[in-house]
This record gives sequence, C-alpha cells and structure tokens, in this order.
Amino acid sequence: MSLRDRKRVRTRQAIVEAATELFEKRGYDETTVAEIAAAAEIGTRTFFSYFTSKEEVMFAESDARVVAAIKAIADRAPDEPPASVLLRALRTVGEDSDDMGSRMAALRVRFLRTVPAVRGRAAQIQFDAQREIARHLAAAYPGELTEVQAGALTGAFVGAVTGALAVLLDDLSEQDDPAAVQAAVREATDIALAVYLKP
Amino acid sequence: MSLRDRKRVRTRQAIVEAATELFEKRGYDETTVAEIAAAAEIGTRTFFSYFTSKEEVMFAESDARVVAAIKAIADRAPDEPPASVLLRALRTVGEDSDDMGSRMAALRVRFLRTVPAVRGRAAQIQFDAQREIARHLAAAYPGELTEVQAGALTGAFVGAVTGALAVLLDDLSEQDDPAAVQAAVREATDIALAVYLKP
DNA sequence: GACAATAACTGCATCGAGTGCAGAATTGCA
DNA sequence: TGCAATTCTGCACTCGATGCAGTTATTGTC
Repeated sequence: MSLRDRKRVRTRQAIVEAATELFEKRGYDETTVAEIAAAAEIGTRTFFSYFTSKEEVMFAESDARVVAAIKAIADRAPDEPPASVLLRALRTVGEDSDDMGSRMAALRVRFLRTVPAVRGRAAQIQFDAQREIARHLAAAYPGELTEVQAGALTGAFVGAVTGALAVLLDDLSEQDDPAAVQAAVREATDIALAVYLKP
Repeated sequence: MSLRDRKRVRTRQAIVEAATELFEKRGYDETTVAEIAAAAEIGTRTFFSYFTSKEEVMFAESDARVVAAIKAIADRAPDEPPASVLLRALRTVGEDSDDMGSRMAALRVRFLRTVPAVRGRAAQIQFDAQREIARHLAAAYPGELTEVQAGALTGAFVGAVTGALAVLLDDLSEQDDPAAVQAAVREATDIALAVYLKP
C-alpha cells in the first residue's frame, strides 16, 4: 500500500471521526458538510471526493456486512437447506451489530427515527443488500431455487426481522443504549423465526 | 366545500399533471421545481405549500392505498386467521395498481430503478405503511397477536412480495408496460405465498 | 536528486432544493 | 361594501452537490 493510499485511508477515517463528533454534539441537520470538512482539516470540496453525499458518511462500513453475509452463504454445508443458510447469513449481519460499540452505529439507530434522509438511505441500502444476498443464495442452489424464489425467501426473513424490530425500537424510543438495541435485534430475530415457522 | 378548498384541489391536481407531463418528457432530475410551478401557473414558492418536496408529487395518492388496506383489516370475518386477513389487505393494495392506468404510477416504477431519491422515499413510505398495518392488525386480534408479532407477520409478507418483485422487475428492465408490471405483481404475490407457506 | 507524469486537493462559480419573511391578492363573512 | 382570514408570491438566503481550473503532492524513471 503506497503512501498515497495510506494517506487516503487516514483522511477518510478523519472525516468519519469528525462527522461522528459533530453529529453527536449538534445533530444531523444542524451539522453542515463545511463544518465536517473543516474539523477534518480538508477543503469542503474534498469531502465530496471521499463521500458522494452527507448521508454516506453514516454508512461508511455497511458494505463489509453484506460481504460477510455473502461469505456465510458460500460456506454452506453440502445438504443444508436454503432457509438455514439464509438464517446463518442474516445472523452474521446481526452480530456485526456488536460493532454497536462504534459510535456511528449508535447514531445510525438514533437518526433512523428522526432524519428522513437517513431513513431513506438506510432503506435503500437494505433493499440493495437483500437483492444481492438473494442473487448469491439462488446461485448456491442451482436448479433447486430460482432467483425469484430466493428473492421472496430473503425478503420474508429480512422483512420479518425488520418488521418486528421496528415495533421494538418504537417502544425503546429515545434510547441509544447499545445493549438494549442489541437485545431488541435478538428478540426480533427470535419472534420473526417463530412467526415464520408456524403461519 | 368552499370555493377556496375547491380551488386548492384544482391547483394540486394541476401540479401533479404538470409534473407528470414534464417527468415523462424530460426525466426526473432534468425537471426543476421551478419548471413544474411555471407549467402549473403558480409561483415556485407556492409549489412548496402544496408539496413539501419534489419527490412528494410522485406519491400524491399513496395514502389512499394504506387507508384501503386498513379498511380491509377492519372487515375481517369473526374467526378468520391473521394471515388470511393480512393477505386480503395486501391484495387490496396490489389491485390498486390498476391505478396503473395513472401515468404517474408508471413513472414511479420507472424512476424506482433510476432515481435514488425516489427509491429512498418509496422505501420509507412502504416501511411506514407496514408499521401502520401491523398496528391495526394487532388491534384486530387483541390478546391473540402482540404488536411485535404483527410487525413480523406483516414484514414477512410484504418483504416476500417485494423481494420477489424486485427480481422480476429487474428482468423486465427498461419496460414501463403497465400490463407487464401488473402481471409481475401477481406473480410475485403467488411465489411469495408459496415460499411463505412451505419453508 | 532532478523531472515529467499522474493523482489528489482546493477555491470559485454555479445550480437546484428548500425555508423564512413580508407584502400583495383573494376569499369568506357580516 | 368593508374587514378578517387565507393564500399566493417574490426576495433573500442557506445548504448540498457538481464542474472547472489551477495548485500541490506523490510516484516512477532516468
């Protein structure tokens, strides 16, 4: 890795940290890109060569989770049924919420309920990730599972979990407590499974 | 209904029509709010007293669908199981796609794949609607279905359908043909049901 | 170590979405 | 007709985002 690359990684990190700091202190809408850039000691214009938009900073690590889920699918046992593989893959994503130690992850949960732009972007990312997972799931079961079926299966699982989670987080209201959020994710997964397995 | 109200309705309609026309001709991003306002013969500033944002114009009638779904839930038979009621409610929303005769609905499908802002907003609306339906579903089965369970159930159904639909629409690519889209919705529902009923 | 090529950074000008404000125009009602 | 309540509108402004052009830093080569 060249100096250039290392520097770029460092700057990227600086932007995320500066943004985290400011978002925590002032909130999302009240923080301007110019302020983030200034805090990260770069020009405002440079910010946009690292992130295409302000929301993007909040989802800097999201790609890694999808990659992890896809890897989990690839690691399927020879005769493991699709639903089981999918469950393992989604648990992987959920566990990554142990990354909830990350302050940005906490902010994400908080802004999910208050900032439309963040909510919309999150929904879009989830949707895309779901589509990607479905693609790989279908590929892992050639001849056995069409891509459309894989899409339905993935959608059902993810939908059930997020549907339950939405209700739980509503009740949790106004709290950012990482432990509580994690517990909610676990509970949502359990309930989703129960509901899914006996219609 | 006073003259004032009637005029307001008429203006709202004029905005939607003007926007539809321009979106069809020039695309979403290429159409500015100022142009829409001019075509609807109002000031740019006035546009924002009818719609809070540019995307909102595309979802002008969306509320009606959610209301219809909720009504379907209220009409449940005395001993109808939750899953059946939910299915009826969601079919109601799907049928409303016969509203696909509406040019704006066609645009929605088209921009869903091409314009991030529209995609995000659509996801958010779906999410909120889902939450609302879950709330009513739980209320329709007091003591029998907790709100969290209702959330999981609704999420699973909606997720399965949209998951399957996403794949189907991808294949349909670049086509706006209303009939094809409707057929895709039906197929998605069928597959979702099949997947859902035998895990 | 000097040098050219390449990539990254930056300020500037610009556009479009969205908001607050204050005054003009319109409608409702007596 | 006259007055109050709404609605419409232009204006000024903020902020996110993009294109452009000039400057600076990094890299590989001689």
